[in-house]
Amino acid sequence: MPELPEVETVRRQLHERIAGKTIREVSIFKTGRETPVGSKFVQAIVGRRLKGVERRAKVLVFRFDDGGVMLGHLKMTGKFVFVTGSRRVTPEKHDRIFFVFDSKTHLVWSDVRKFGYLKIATAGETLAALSHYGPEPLEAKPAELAERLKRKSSRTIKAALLDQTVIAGIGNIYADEALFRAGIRPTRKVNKLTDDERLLLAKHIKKVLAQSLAQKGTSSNDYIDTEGEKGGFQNFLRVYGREGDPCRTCKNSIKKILTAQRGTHYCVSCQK
DNA sequence: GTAAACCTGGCA
DNA sequence: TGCCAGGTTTAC
Repeated sequence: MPELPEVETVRRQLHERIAGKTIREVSIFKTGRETPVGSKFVQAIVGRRLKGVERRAKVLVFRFDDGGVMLGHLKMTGKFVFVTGSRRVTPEKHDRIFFVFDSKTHLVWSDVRKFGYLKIATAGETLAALSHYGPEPLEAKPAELAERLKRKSSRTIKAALLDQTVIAGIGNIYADEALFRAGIRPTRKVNKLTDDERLLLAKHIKKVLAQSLAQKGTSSNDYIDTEGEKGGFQNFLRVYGREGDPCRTCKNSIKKILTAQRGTHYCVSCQK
């Protein structure tokens, strides 16, 4: 599911509804590979009050009043969804964990592919987990982002964009979309780009992420937010998921290739 | 660098 | 039946 706009949308909604609340009850139905199992996890978080939910890159950081932290990553299909109305008693097929805060706030963690994780982390583990990421693209200046990209000189620009240590939070959708908007082919080597091109790309990275966040993310596959709602940015995609469709600028057919081991969409005539 | 691994479901 | 999927890590 998640790249920066989707994770940030989820973060905002989680923070809005659970900051200041105490976890009263936790039920674990199934666990992913990295999800802590059983009574230990339950004991670790029941009774603790959440101070708030933060985000670094695509990682959700749940901070407790007592200074403790739970880290969460949605990976491909992880979802947090609030259950409204009557409390869900029987887990649905891919539900993993229920968190009960109060009579009106029941939160379900589900994950079809089980790549996602939730884990209690010490201060040291939290620091280690979050320290290697590149700058937050919505906060950094374009010049800084351009400079970061330049450091991966021998790689393709697509691979550099997907590298979370270069810039945090970009994934396959927004890498392709930013490259289209900047008119740059995904297969170009970083060191073959001009300074102007890297700067233009940096500006479009910020722009496309901000536009998507304003739409609460992209639901071209199965992403939904914590209210079970779809995002709206799939209506604004120019290349991602549009293989064979006409380019919105030049009408040529959008191509899909493999770059950096990822499906990569681009327009042959608009991207040089 | 590139491939494979984690896991399940959907679609051609 | 086989291939692909928004992510990331680990191994040749």
